[in-house]
Amino acid sequence: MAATQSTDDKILTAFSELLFSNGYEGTTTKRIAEQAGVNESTIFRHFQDKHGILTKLIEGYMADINNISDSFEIKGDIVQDLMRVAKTYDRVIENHKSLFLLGLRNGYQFPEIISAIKQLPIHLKAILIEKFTGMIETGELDKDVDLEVAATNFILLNFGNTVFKYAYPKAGLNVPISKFAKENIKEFAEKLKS
Amino acid sequence: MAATQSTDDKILTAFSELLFSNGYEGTTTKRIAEQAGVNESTIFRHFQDKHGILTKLIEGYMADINNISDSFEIKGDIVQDLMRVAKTYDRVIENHKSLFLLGLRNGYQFPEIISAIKQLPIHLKAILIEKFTGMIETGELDKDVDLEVAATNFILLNFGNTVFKYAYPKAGLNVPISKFAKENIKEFAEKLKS
DNA sequence: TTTGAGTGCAAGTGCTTGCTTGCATATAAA
DNA sequence: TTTATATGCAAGCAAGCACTTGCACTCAAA
Repeated sequence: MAATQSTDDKILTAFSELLFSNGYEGTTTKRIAEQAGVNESTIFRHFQDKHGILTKLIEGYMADINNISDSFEIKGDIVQDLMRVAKTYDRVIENHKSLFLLGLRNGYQFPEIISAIKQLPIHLKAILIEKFTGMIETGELDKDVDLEVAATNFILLNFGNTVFKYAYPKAGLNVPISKFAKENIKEFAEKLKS
Repeated sequence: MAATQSTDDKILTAFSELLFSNGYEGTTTKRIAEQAGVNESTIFRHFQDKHGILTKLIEGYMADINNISDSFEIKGDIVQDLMRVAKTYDRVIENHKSLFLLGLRNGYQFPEIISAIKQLPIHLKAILIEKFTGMIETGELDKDVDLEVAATNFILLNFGNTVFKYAYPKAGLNVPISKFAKENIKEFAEKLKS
C-alpha cells in the first residue's frame, strides 16, 4: 500500500484483497482493520457499514466497465483480434478479480454484484457482433457464421477458463492465458475465417 | 421428501437444498433441522458435525462420477454426439447442482469439494480425446484438429454456460440447454468435421 | 412387560461478528 | 495558543451460530 494512500483507499484495498482470499464472510471488519492498518472503529467512520465498502468497490468497477469498449481492440484480422481480446479480457478480470469471485461466491446475496458483473459479457458481446458484422462484409468472416452464436461461444470460452482460474485455482483445469490465446482461441477463430 | 425416507437422507436432502439456495454459511443447523423435519440435536446424533454432512454428500457425488463414462454416449457422428453430450453434462450438473455451486462459492474453504468437482471435467476430457481419436481414424473428424484443444474448448463452452446458469441465474446470460446444444454446440461441432 | 433404539424438547455454552461508545491523542490550520 | 479534524483504543452490546446436555417420550422387538 502506497505511503500516501488515503484511509478510504487503504480500507478499500484491504477489503478487496481479503474478499479475494477469504470470501465475504471471512472478510471481517477486524481483518479489514488489521490489513488496512487502521482501527476497526475507523472503518465505521468512513463507511456506513461493511456492505457500504462493497458498494464503493462496485462503483469503481462500474466506472471501469463503462469505458470498456476502448480496451477491446479489433482491427479486422479475426485470429489476431480474438487472441488479443482474450488477453485483454483476462487482464480486465485480473484487475477486478475480487469482484469477479464475489459474483460467483455471493451473487445470490448481492443482486447488485450480478448487475455489475454481467455488464462485461454484455458489452463484449455487443462489440463482437458489431465487429463481426463488419468482418463478414470485408470477407474476413465466413458469411454462414451465426454471429450471435460465435460471439456467445467466444465469451463462454473465456469466461469458463477464467472461472477455472479463479474458482478452482489449484485444480490445474484452466489453460494459462498465453497458451489459451495461442491455441484454444486461435483454433476457434480460424474456424470462423472464410 | 418420500414418506419412508431415513432420517439420514432427510437431513442430507435438506442440507443439499439449503446449500443451493442459501450457501454454506446460510445453511444453519437450525434451518437444516426445520427443512428435514427433525430436531436440531438429531442432526448431531447422525453426523459428527455440519461438515460431516457435506462429507457424506460428496461421497454420493463421487459414487456417481466414478461411473460417469457410461453416461456420455458417443457413437461416431460428431455433431449429434457433442449435442447429446452437452445435454448429458447439463443433466449431470443439475443432479448435483448444490455441490457444483458449493465448489464455486466455497472452493477455497473446502479443498475436498474441488477435488471432487474437478473429476467431471477430467473424466469428460479423457473420454472426448479417446473418442475423437477414433473419429479421426474413421474420417469423421478433420485430421488437423488438435484433439486436446477441441476437447478443452468443448468443456469450457459447457462449463461456462453452466456457471452462467447457476451462479447468475437471473442475469439472462446462459443459453437454455436446448438452444445451447442445437446452436452453440452444433456450430462448434460442425467446424470439427472433416 | 421390559428393554433398547431413536427422537423431540428446551435450555444452555462458548465463541464470533458487526457495530457502538466515550475518552484520549496527534496534527494541521487559523 | 486554540480549534477542528482525524484517528486510536478499549470496552462493550446484541445477535447469531455450532454444538452439548439431560430429561422425556414413542415404538418395535424380545
